[in-house]
Amino acid sequence: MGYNTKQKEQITALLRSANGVHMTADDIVSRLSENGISVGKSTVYRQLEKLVEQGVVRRFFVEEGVSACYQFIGEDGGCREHYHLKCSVCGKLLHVECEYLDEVSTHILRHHGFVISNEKTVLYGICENCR
Amino acid sequence: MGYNTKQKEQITALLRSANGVHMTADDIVSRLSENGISVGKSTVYRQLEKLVEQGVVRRFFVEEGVSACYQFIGEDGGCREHYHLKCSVCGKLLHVECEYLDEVSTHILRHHGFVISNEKTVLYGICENCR
DNA sequence: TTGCGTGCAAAGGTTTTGCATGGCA
DNA sequence: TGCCATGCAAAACCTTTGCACGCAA
Repeated sequence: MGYNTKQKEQITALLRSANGVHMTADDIVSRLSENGISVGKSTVYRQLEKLVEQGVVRRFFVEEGVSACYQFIGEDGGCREHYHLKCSVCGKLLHVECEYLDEVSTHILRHHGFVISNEKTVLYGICENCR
Repeated sequence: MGYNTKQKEQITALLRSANGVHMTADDIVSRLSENGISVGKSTVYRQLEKLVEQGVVRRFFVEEGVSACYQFIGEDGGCREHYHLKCSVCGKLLHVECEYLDEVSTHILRHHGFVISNEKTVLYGICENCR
């Protein structure tokens, strides 16, 4: 799985600690820099690429700028099996483990012939706190 | 609502005629060029921006390349009220008018306190034909 | 020591912007 | 005629890549 470097640890730690909120590659560079940790931007992109591949981090296009947003989703990989709700206001990601919603995928398959990918799908809207 | 120019009409007409399939800004320039219509790329971007604002066209980030994809969704605004399924293979967008799925929004509000935005949400997966 | 990871700078793309010109109303 | 739209080129951005050097194992 590659070497363990200071940079890799710091990037992962930052994303993990921001659990529930996304940030851009630039954000990561500045946040680490504020804490006195200097990391090259290409290193950040390269680590993010790996983390996304491993399913630890998820990449979003949240519209705002043009830049991609990255968000920690967990190291266990369970996120392929449930739906995600993302609040357009605060940016938080809610993981929904819900039997009723599991049936939705079945319904869409049976009635609309379409196989949902929970890995790629995000339901956007506004969360309880932001209303 | 601005002037009616030849370019604006051509861009809208092309997107409308490709209903169900998305294209990039570059695609639009080449497709029009093939038909002997020359339109500057910045004009295409500027018109797309307006069309997206008006809700006539939808902007997707389909991951693959880096460039955004644009797709005609209709001039009536009815698309704010139903779910959309987008096939990751062929790129087609399915508009789903379905009572069962309408209930899903209600369920998510009642049980998870979250208001779904059909305007922003897209369910990704694989359609019947592509399986 | 081996070879992956890092950082810098440059390259590669996409999208936006400034400005003079053209065309709709 | 008054103004918005267009086109071109340049600028602004984001992301990727090449290469020499550093560091983990």
